[in-house]
Amino acid sequence: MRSTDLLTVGEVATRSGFATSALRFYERQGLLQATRTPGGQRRYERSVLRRLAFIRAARNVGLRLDEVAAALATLPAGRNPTRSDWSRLSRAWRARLDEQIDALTALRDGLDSCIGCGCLSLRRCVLYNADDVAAAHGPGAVLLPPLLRAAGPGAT
Amino acid sequence: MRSTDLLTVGEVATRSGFATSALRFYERQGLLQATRTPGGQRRYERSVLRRLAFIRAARNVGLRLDEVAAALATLPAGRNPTRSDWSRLSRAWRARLDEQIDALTALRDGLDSCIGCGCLSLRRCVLYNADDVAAAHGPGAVLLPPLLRAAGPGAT
DNA sequence: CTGCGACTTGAAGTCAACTTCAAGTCAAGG
DNA sequence: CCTTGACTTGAAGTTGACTTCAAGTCGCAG
Repeated sequence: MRSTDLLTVGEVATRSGFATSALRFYERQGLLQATRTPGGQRRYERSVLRRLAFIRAARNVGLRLDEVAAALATLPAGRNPTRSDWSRLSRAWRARLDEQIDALTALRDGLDSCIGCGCLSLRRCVLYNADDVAAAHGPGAVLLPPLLRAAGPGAT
Repeated sequence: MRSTDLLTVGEVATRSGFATSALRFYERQGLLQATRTPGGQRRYERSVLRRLAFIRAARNVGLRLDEVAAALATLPAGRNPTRSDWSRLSRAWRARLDEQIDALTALRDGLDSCIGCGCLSLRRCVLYNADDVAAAHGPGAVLLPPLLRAAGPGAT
């Protein structure tokens, strides 16, 4: 363990579960910042770990990186975010998750009623028309997260 | 309306809600077949509409195209698939949907307990460690569909 | 037979979120 | 000082599911 309280990319990668390439990528996308050593290497403050936890959680909920960036941009400048700052940001996710769960549940229930008949009717089948559930929230609404991401400390 | 019972790409596109470019793409991927006119234009049998309904439903459930192709490959050759053929194929989706719903529900419940504290602890937060839910089914398991797809007849 | 919309092709482009690569530089324990 | 592993960069590659493009051909109502 090194003496300062600044972390190297490798350390941040290990502790956050993100690959170093992802950390560099996030930096280019404006989600992270790092100071540099005289030799040009990145040094991160400990607070990036919380920030990365937020990013992963947001990704798990299905936000795209640009949405995460937008959310992070609303954090107060100058001071480190407080618990209530993070809480405020994540509060909106509840509704998003509820929507996603509702959509999937409707899909499953529709499937239950379809399984017996194998109909897959173009006009009536709930499976086919799953977008009816989605359409409720307007065009462009992201309804389902791509994939629950792995990683986190110890999970390589 | 044309006289034969074969459909043009445009007609299939309109009736299925897939773009003609998607239909061509599916054909290249081996998901669809079409006969040709002497002039080289595609003509589809009506049964492709059901096949396309299956494809859309499968995509809604979160299957990738190669999985869909694999499923379609198990249909009996020579005859048109029956209702029970389709039913057999879609039966497995139930478990997949249940998993997805369980994962999302765990995520939401974790969120509920996190919102008050804004903790986002790297080691303890359920939001952060959502992969614990996912990990239950082994590496590579696809847990959440990308996005409920729009379209279907009448929906542009 | 003409006009024009629908059709054909392969190649290349798009998007998201990263990863991989090559070729070299830095940091620090011994 | 030396070695070695960690770090640096921009560019290009990856995956999945398509879409877009350019340039030309087909089919059919009138």
